[in-house]
Amino acid sequence: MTPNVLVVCGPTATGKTALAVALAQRFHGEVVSADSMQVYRGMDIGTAKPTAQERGGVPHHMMDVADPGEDYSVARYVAQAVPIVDDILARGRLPIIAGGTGLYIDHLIAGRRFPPFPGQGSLRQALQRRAGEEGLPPLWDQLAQVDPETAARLHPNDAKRIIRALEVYLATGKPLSQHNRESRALPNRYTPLTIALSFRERPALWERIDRRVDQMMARGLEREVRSLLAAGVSPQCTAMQAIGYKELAAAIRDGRPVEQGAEEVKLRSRQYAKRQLTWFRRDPQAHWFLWEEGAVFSSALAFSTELILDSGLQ
RNA sequence: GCCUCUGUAGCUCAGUUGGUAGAGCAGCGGACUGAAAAUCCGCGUGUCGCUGGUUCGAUUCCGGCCGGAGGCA
Repeated sequence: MTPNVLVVCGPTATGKTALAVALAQRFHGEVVSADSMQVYRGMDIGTAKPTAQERGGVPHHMMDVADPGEDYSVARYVAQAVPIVDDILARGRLPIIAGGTGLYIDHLIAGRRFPPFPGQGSLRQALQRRAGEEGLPPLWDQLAQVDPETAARLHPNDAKRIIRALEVYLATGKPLSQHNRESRALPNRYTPLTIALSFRERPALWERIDRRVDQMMARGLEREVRSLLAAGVSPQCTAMQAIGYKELAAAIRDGRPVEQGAEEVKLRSRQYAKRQLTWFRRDPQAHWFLWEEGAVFSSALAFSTELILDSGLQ
């Protein structure tokens, strides 16, 4: 099947943005960000949002589409991104889905449906309160009654998913496992050609991450965090869980030097990159380009160009 | 120069009355269907500074050497 969208994924700080822009320029593409934190306005430095210059005249979508105080989610992302990707295709251009949030990419491509969401205010909060009062085991037991398949799949400590699974059942009367089965049977929405970027040696990735955090600090990440705090963005917000923001905000709150916060940002970024690798490695279709010592950008560009031409994508 | 303390995992340290060792953090691997930069699960990765001696057996006891910290000169 001939692909109709290009995906550029990989862990943080591996050059996804630069490659996506270069390919967009070459193949009449537009970039669709797949990044759970770049959706927020006012979070530019810490999410490494490309500057106007870095965008090289290429249209970028799915950035700055929510306020930091809002609760964003995969479902909202897909709902917003699908019309954009469809429109790019309708105009005869190439959608380049670029980002590090594997869940967002997968759902945008796969066309799966989400079970209904009863909303933040009601059922979920009641379940969370119950978990706080009674502990998790009773909730897991209840889930095992109504949806044994999901209960068996979830670890008894996995509060988030146990609560979500119960929520789905209580709101719809249908077990999450059944929703998922039906959802998985749906055809894919797009056919991707996937390029995944990383480094051959793990320490090279760490070094890259460290350098980038230093750069963010030099560009004024502290100022950005302070202005979010001043705007009243609560530490509980999803946006404030972004790496770079939560550590600096904590350092500021505790009166610790921001440099210490920056070191934590580096550590948390390395751990995040590892989880991203775990996610992307699962895709057997992905074409990996691994940076080696002394590698030049043009080699990644040549690798990608050849793939695109061979695949018939355009 | 002398005295005291000290050297165990990548780091900080525990421990073995002599039977080749274990915590936290770091690291590695995995999961993931409306929080996903979130959340959850699994895994010790080691010339116990070096070298002699005692011993069936030494990381542990003794001697010497080397490195570190402190004290007296």
